[in-house]
This record gives sequence, C-alpha cells and structure tokens, in this order.
Amino acid sequence: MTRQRELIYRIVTAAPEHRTAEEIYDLAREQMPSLARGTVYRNLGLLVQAGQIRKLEMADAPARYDRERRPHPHLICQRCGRVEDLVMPEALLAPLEAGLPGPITGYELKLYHICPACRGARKDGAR
Amino acid sequence: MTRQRELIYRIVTAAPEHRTAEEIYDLAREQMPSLARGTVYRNLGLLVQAGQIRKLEMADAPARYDRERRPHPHLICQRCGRVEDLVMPEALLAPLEAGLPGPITGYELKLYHICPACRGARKDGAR
DNA sequence: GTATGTGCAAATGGTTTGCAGTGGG
DNA sequence: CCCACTGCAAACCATTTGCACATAC
Repeated sequence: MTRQRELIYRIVTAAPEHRTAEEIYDLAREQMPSLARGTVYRNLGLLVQAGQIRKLEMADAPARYDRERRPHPHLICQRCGRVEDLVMPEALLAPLEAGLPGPITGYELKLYHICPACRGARKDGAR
Repeated sequence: MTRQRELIYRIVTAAPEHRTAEEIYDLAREQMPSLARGTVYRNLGLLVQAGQIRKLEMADAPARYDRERRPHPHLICQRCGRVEDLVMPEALLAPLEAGLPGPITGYELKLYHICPACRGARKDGAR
C-alpha cells in the first residue's frame, strides 16, 4: 500500500460523490503534484479488483468510482450526470431470477431522471 | 434512407443477436464491400436517435445494438459476453420509483451470469 | 534484496469528425 | 438541384502499457 494508492483510496471513500478518474486525479494532485495519471488508473483498477471500491460504467462518459461496496442501484441525471445511490428493496430481482436456468453473479441497475437542480433550470429548450 | 442505412438496419433487426458495430460492419461488407466503418457508426447513431434500434453500452467492451425498442433487462454472460433479452415483470421498479422526488425517464438493468455453454466448459481454472 | 509500484510518454481501441465528392428525393 | 450522406483518413479521448527508476516490506 503505497502513498499514492492510499491517497487515491481516501479520495474515493471520503465522500459519497461518484467521481471520474480524471476528477480523482485532479484532487490527488493537489496533495501530490507528481502523481501520474497512469498511476491513478492502475490503482483504481487494483482497488476495484480487491473489492475495496466499485467501478461504475457510464453511458458515453468516463467511468465513475463508488465507495459503496455492496451492489445497489444508481439514480443518474441525464442532464448533468450526477449519480446518487439507491437502496435495493429486498428480493426485488427475485421474480426475474426465478425464470433463469442458473444463478445471477451480479447486477447493474441504473435509473435515469432529471435531477431537481436541472429540472429547475430547464426553461431553455437546449438539449 | 440510403442503401447503406437500410442494410445496417436490416442486419440489426434481422436477428435477436446483440451485435457490436464491428460485427455489423463485417456482415454489411459481405454485401457492400465499399462500406466505410464511419458510415456504420454514423447510421447506428442515427437509428438510435430515431428510436428504431437501441444501443446497449457494455462494461469494458464495445457497445452492442438491440432490435428490441422497448426497455427491457438484459442477461449477460460474464465469460463470453453473450446477451439475452429478458422480460421486465410489470411494475417491478415501482417500489424503487416510489421513493424518488420525480419521474424516471428510463432505466437500464443488466443481470450477469455464466451462460450454460460457458458453464459446461468451465473445467479449466482459467479466468 | 526483490517484487511491486511509480512517472513518463507512447500506444490502444472504440468511436467521432472534417473534407471533398456522391446520390437520393 | 440541393442537402444529406458517403468513403477516407485523421483526430479524439478514456484508458492501458512498456520501460527505467524508485520504494515498500
């Protein structure tokens, strides 16, 4: 566990934000200006493999990293990209799993919406 | 509606396969060898925008295209990447939506498993 | 001491785009 | 006839990787 890895880990787990590698890189550089971008990617990958954090693949956008290790759904704003964690109701997927020949090894559930902030500023017709 | 676009559309909608742009490109070139890769991407994008097909973003892999237009969950083999369509039980997401301040504009549900074919060949310890 | 990690810079790979020419309506 | 579309090739951009040096244990 190097200084670099620890710093990256602390940044991801310090806040509930779901940051991109680039955001993490920028934040980390404030404290360790010599840090290389490649090191950030390598360590994020290792932390994910080790199960310490989760990677969240985003549609047409850089991946984000989640400090919450247990699987759970995400609520994503289609306008600004903000991500919130949701709580998965017990056994919600049971009816789906029931029809399958084998066990589910994992799942990924994303709900899309327009967040209150973006809805407030929606007046313009801009895409 | 050009010959190129029609060909691409037919390839996506002809089978329930969830093909990548590259696979579609290869298949299309069998019938139209002059077709450019860029044209495939452009037309897939246009077809998606027009709501005629759907784009399926895959984790750490090229996107796949789905002829089924209605939102539905996908069952994805973690080993070989094969994708199957599932049927969303009526109102399964209702309990999740209930807790939100606004309406859901869409969702994406991926279930991961090891498909029967891959499970059969699982003997090796290879990753 | 040595396996592992780092910084750097170049490579990758899926996808997008600028441009000049083509063709559908 | 004109605008949208094509083929081509170069550009993009998030991410990965090879390498020589540094560091954790």
